[in-house]
Amino acid sequence: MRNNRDDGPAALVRLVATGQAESRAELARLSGLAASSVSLRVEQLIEAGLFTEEGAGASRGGRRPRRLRLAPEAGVFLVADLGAHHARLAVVDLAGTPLALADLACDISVGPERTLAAVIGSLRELAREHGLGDVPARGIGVGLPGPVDPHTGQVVSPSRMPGWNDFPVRDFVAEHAGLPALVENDANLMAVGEHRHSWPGLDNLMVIKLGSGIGCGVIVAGRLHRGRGAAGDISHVRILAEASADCSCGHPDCLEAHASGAALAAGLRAQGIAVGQPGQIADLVADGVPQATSAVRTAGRLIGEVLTALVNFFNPDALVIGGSLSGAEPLVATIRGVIYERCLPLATRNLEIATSRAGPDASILGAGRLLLERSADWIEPALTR
Amino acid sequence: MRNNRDDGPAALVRLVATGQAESRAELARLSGLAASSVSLRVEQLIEAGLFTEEGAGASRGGRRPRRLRLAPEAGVFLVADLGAHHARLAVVDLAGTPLALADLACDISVGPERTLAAVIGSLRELAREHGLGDVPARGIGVGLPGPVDPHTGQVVSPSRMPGWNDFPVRDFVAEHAGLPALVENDANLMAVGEHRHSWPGLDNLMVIKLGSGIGCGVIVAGRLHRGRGAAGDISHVRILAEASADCSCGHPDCLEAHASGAALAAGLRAQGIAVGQPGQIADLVADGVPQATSAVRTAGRLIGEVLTALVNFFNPDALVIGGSLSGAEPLVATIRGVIYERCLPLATRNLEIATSRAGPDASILGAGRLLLERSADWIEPALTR
DNA sequence: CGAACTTCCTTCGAAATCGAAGTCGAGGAG
DNA sequence: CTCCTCGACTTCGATTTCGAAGGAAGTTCG
Repeated sequence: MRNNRDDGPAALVRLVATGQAESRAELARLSGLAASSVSLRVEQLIEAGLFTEEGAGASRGGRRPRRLRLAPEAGVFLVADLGAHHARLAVVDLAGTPLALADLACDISVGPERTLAAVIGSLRELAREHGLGDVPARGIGVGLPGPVDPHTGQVVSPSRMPGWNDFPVRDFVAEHAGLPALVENDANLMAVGEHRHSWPGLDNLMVIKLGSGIGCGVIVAGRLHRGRGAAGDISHVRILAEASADCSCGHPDCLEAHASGAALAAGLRAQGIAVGQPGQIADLVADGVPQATSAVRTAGRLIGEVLTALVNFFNPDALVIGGSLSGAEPLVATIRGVIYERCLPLATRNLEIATSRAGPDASILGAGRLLLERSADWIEPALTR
Repeated sequence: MRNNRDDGPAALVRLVATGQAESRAELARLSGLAASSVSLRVEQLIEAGLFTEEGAGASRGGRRPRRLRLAPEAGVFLVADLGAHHARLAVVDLAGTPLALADLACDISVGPERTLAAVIGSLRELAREHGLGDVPARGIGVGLPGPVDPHTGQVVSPSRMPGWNDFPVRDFVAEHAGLPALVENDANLMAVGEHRHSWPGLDNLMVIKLGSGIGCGVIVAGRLHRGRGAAGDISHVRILAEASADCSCGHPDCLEAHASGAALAAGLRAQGIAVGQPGQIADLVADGVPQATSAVRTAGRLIGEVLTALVNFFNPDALVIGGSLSGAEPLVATIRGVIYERCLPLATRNLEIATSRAGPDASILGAGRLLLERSADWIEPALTR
């Protein structure tokens, strides 16, 4: 009952890191603590090297506040977003702002040990290259293109990650990096990134990731909804399609088999159109290739039809569409049209349907934020008591 | 950030009311407060007349605990669960246990003022009849068969409640009863009732109410999910049916138009079978009327297909089927079969699919519990400070 | 320019909370 | 029966947190 209270010192760090508070007074207002208590704690946090006092902020009609900021040497997080053939690496500060970014070619199918060891090594090197070798790393976050059990930190039944089933990714990473580790599904990280970065006021959010697969992350009451680890699957729903196609899950006519980037690319290739990465489909659409536009419209209709049921059920404040295919405007337009047409007016009257605002590194931001939200573990011991 | 802390005195009342704690020691363990603080607060609560000390509990190897219970005169809640032609009334204690139950015939279509005034009057009378007139009523809860905006307490766009649209039910009830009022959709109340009463350990729950309509309440992370007030709608999803049928929402072939109790009853009547209330369908099935069984199987298939998408997406710990039609075993069996067949193994591996365990008064229990969870407002002022 | 607010932050006594030590009352072993 | 241990409470000083009051540093307006 007391377990997830939200007032320790870590709450103050979070408020400053997220930019919600810049002064003691704002901290007091947002945290609910007395102003005097805030002053005491800020004092400790400055002594511990987590905060610095830096000039004065803008007056709001009275004395100017003394501006608080995160000390640059307070620490960094190491973050990696793994795809099937590619990893996006970043060193971010405690606020989640990327200080260094890199791409790493890596085939996830060589198995977890080699992949993760390479990722961890590259992350540490990346930090060194950017002069961050001396700043303490406070945690490491890894996004994976498959379901992750939230309790064990294991990958479970991933369809695109041979050799990873039941591998204890979190424990492996924590041990090899020597840091608190966070392992999460990539769409979930993206959802957190979008929410905290672009829609912080909203409580309920659906974020769809349209890439080679179709992923979805869900924010409920401001928090990531994981279910038992499989929540957010929208790609293995049966749809009614003209032709039949089998899906990797063993059932026929899943959404994924017809509307995912991989499926679209395969369909275009069958028509003699060269497509490399599924992300290229958006380029083809922008270039006005009619087959691509048509394919994308069909996919949009299928995706939209699946989403109508989910929007009625979940009644989110916003539906965000991201991933490499979200650049294909007709796709988004079709999805939007189907939802507004078919859903209950009550469910759509205040529904915002938008494309990603946090950009391609939304997952990186999300991982940073989740690591920050788990930071009480190392912040509290750092204080001189 | 401090707004929803869970330690005031009300938390102790809640722990005792829900039966989680029976002694000061248990309160200390569960609340996270120091034992000495618990003792102080319990003292105050006894003085305020909310707790009584009653004998001793069982020893756990040392001194026996002094058993704490809710004082009977601590208060009651008045609760009503309204249907289209019928209201179920109850006076419950703070723990949600019904002390008096009654049924009231009332046609909801005469409009909100008359209906609610009659309900409030009957509730007060019910309390008097059972000698509870002197016990203070601490709140009133009303369940309605339509969507309720959680912020305003208004009914919004109800399809079966003519004259109720945008009526400020919560304010009206609060004023006319002179009590804190809670107004909530009936399926949502049922979900809370099932969760707290029968599945308290589970975090994520879907509760389907199969009556004349098809309702659904959702518990996420242990709390009722309302969305913007429309969450939980599963009945206006397009399905693929053999014959076409129009739904009240304006779209063709909604689930509700084919699989709701009202739709089934109409279909059976068209076959010359007399059906009164939709609840009778379960009796017909039990009596072995083949048309009823067949209709119910078809409905189960349709409902199950809609639920597969939602189960994959939401990944609940349990799916509970209640409402008057849940007594029709073939219906439940068909739903269960479709879900296990079609859903991802990951989503069903630990999924429990069960019929209601809290029984027909689940909504009553849910209302009581929600009122208890909002009880801080009147408990804290009641203490002598 | 100066008086009257505003807002930010600190000071300091009051109140709440904690936690270590003690008391109370039970069960169990010898 | 007696002693021992354990768990349930209480007591009481130490610590934390609060909140009212006040000083500091601005803005606004006559």
